[in-house]
Parts: sequence; C-alpha cells; structure tokens
Amino acid sequence: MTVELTPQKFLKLLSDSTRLRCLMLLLQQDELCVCELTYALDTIQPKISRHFATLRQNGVVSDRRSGQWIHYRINPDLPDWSRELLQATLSGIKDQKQFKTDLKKLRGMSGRPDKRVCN
Amino acid sequence: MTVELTPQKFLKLLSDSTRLRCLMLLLQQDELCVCELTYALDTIQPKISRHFATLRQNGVVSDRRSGQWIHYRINPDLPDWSRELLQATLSGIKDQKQFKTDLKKLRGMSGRPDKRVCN
DNA sequence: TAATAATATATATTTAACCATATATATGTC
DNA sequence: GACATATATATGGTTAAATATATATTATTA
Repeated sequence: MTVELTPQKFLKLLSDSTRLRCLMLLLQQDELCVCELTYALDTIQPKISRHFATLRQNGVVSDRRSGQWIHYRINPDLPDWSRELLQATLSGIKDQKQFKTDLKKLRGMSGRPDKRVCN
Repeated sequence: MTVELTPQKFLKLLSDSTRLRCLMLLLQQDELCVCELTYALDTIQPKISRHFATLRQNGVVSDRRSGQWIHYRINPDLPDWSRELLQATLSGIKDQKQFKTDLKKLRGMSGRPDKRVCN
C-alpha cells in the first residue's frame, strides 16, 4: 500500500546515504536488481532490501520480478517536482568521488542479469 | 567555519521539517529574522536559532545583523544544483496546507522589523 | 539444493527537542 | 555617562525519539 509522497517525505528518503546512492545509480541505469546494488555499494543484501522496501512503500520505486531477480526502477509516475529534484541532485553528485566509484564498480560487475530480456 | 556542501548533506539539512519550512519561506521572502520565523512556525526561538546555526555552518544561509535583529537569507552563492533543488522542492510544496498556513501567519504578523532600512 | 530477495528482532547511532542560561543590543532613568 | 532593564538571538547540556545497522531466519524461484 503506497501513500502520498510529500516533498518532506521525499527529501527524508533521499537524505539517507544508502538510498541516495541507489537512486542516483537507478537514475542513470534505468533498472537494477538487488544483487547489482549490493555489489556496487559494497554492502550486504538485507540492507539494500530493507531500504527498497521503504522506497517501494512510498512509491519512489517500482519493482518487477524476472525469475529470481527483482528489478527496481524509479517510479515512472513520479510527479514533475520530484523528477526535477532528482535531476538537480544528480547534477550535484555526478562529480563526487563516491558516485563515480559506485558507477565504476557496477560496470565492472561480472555475471549481471541480462536486462534485455522481457524489457 | 563553513564546509563543503555536498548533495547528501544538503538533502539531510532539507529533510528536517523545521528547516524545510524555514527555507521555503526564505525562498519566497528574500530575508527573514529569527522572530519572524518563530512566529510563522508557531514555535520557540531557541529551536529556530539552533537550526539556523546548522544551516549557517553548512553555508546554506547567510546572516546580517541590523540592530538587535539577525536577518537570514538563502546564501546567494549556492551552486546551481542546490538552487534547482530548492526550486523543485518549492514547486512541490507550494500547494501544501502547512506551507500556505506558514505564509499566511507570517504575513499577518504585526510589528515586523522594517526590511527597507539598510537593505 | 543453490541463489536471490524479504523480513524479524535486537542493538546502535543519529538527531531533534526542551530547558536553562549566556550574549548582544537597545532603551529608559538618574 | 553609568546603570538597570527589556528585547532579540545563541548555545550548553540532557533526554527522548527516530532511524539505520547487523544477524538470523524465512520465502521464492531455478
């Protein structure tokens, strides 16, 4: 069950470092599964899953199952102001060391689930 | 002493309800003093002062003393991405009940310090 | 049975709130 | 001008609440 996404709530969701890193990757990569995010952020799976449960419940991301994988993407129905907010954040973050590292790590991951299937 | 304002830090600062309400008012009102914000948000003065100490230390706002009053404004030197982020937030928040109430309360305040002096 | 993801529970951390008090400026009185 | 007092703002210190983390366990699919 999703609830109304206010700017206050949205900002609170973005203010956590783990969620922010995930969302910034999603903004660039269209769609990612839990194992990819776990790998890119170099952390443990339950941590990612828990944060995405929160993001899902608040309508920030949508999910799609494909076999064993759950693919998350930024909810395409987000209102304009929140898309703009995400874009502004990305433009501030794209030169930050951690973001570049996360992206590099993701791209260097081997055995990534093929996202061209059923897309 | 101010430090570098990363998107992560900026989002964390915006994610607190009191700070967010203040900044949204500042975005519309150019300049406000502690007593005006205390009145508009219907809260206690130390709470406002404390939050603005944080905002000041992180370079989000700048201050100017005029007699007994300290006038705060959004730091005019904020980078583009953070200005865009603030504007996106405002466009999401401007129809919210609480924001409209805060603004109405501020405008109905009597004895506001005259901002046309020394401006 | 192996791989992926979700959740439950307990713990730790962060952060905001409140109260009291300190500082700075302005004003009034002698 | 010196002194008391009022107003505006800042800060120290403690407590409470919110929130993230880690570990263990469960669910789902291949």
